[in-house]
Amino acid sequence: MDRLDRPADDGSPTATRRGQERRAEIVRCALDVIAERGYRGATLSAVAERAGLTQQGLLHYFPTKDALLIAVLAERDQWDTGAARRDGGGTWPLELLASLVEYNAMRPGVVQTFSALLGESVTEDHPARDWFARRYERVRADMADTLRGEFGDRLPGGLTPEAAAPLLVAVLDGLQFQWLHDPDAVDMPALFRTFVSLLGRADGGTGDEGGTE
Amino acid sequence: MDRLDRPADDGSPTATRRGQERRAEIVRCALDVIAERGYRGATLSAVAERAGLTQQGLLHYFPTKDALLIAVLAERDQWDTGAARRDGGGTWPLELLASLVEYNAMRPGVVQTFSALLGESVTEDHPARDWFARRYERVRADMADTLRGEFGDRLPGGLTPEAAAPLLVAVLDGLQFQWLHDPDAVDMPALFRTFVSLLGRADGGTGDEGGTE
DNA sequence: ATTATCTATAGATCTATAGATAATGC
DNA sequence: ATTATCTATAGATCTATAGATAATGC
Repeated sequence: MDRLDRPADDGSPTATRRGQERRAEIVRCALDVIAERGYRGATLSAVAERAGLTQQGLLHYFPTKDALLIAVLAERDQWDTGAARRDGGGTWPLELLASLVEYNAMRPGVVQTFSALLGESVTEDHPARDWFARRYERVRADMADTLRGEFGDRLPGGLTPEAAAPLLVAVLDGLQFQWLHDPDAVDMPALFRTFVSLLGRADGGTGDEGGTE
Repeated sequence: MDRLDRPADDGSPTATRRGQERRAEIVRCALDVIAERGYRGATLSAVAERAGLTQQGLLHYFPTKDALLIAVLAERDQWDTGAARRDGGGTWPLELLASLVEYNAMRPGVVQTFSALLGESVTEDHPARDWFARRYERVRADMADTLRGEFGDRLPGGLTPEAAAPLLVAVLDGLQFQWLHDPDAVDMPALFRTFVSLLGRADGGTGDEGGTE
């Protein structure tokens, strides 16, 4: 009851343009540190140092460590919706998705950040837990729409878009882990395309893409 | 140089039968605590308390926190090789793999432990990093063997066993994350079987298994 | 006034070492 | 003797609060 009279923001200031830029810079630094140590392993001091201020200075922008994580996740949400908006509808066609995987393969840092967070998110009371649960629900629905748009109610292989969607998402996530552990042995973009062609069954690909060297 | 004259074990005692049992019990407790908080979030005290001794008492069995993690990973190695041995060759046929997924769906704790560790393992200097990298390399090779045994050099879909193997592994890992976040929406065993039938293209399944509720 | 940062520090933890004491196994 | 546990504690951190000071924006 104590809180209902205050506005529902996260308590951080940054009314000024410069403040907003500083916040964004801190979020970028947090992305990096989380990639290196995970969220639990990331310290406010490490993020602050990278952003060029003290740990207490950082807490001026994000009053708690969790608030910083929330800002990181919000940033990710913006990328996603931004990319979806840049495309026409609200979903990406499979070809755009494949090129997104190609793009990700050039930014190991970002992939590493969210793979680390995904892992942590399955533990109890993790502050990103709900975010991932909701995200999966949404992404599965989006993927099912995409697949339906591409193939109709029945995929060439005989499965429904609703059954293929979680598999598509699983391949995306799973390949990232293997790729992070051995980028040379796992050609993530090629393997993803192989999977898509398997779904489409248009007999795409020779089967030689990627592999365990 | 200091260390070469000592045997290459991890420094822990437990020559006695009772000691070994205690060690095994502690490892089980560590599994549980890691499932709940990840490795970085797990404290020796929490593991010790669950095992019914003090944090310092635990360090009698595992001289460092990392040594405890190594024991956890070694335990997992034993399960794997044990399961492989129980089967004939050194690899599992796909059907056995599918029933293993079914079995895993009944032990969320274990799945959660290793999913959390997998996530952490992509961060720098994580003590499980090498273990996962090596494991993937081995598992991909095993899966390729399995697929070759089942389908020959060319899978029905046209891809090679070497290309399909990392996809199979990705589906296994990826489904686990989605399942952990929403077990009711993601029928992990059914979806895995759907994927296998997609690889085999024997037009198995109706496409109605699992899905986003 | 508000915003941006800093110093100082409280209050919790956490891992690991030191060393004592009790129990167990040859 | 060796093994199993405990108490005490050192030495690091970590998050967050308090409160001062400088800079910025109406």
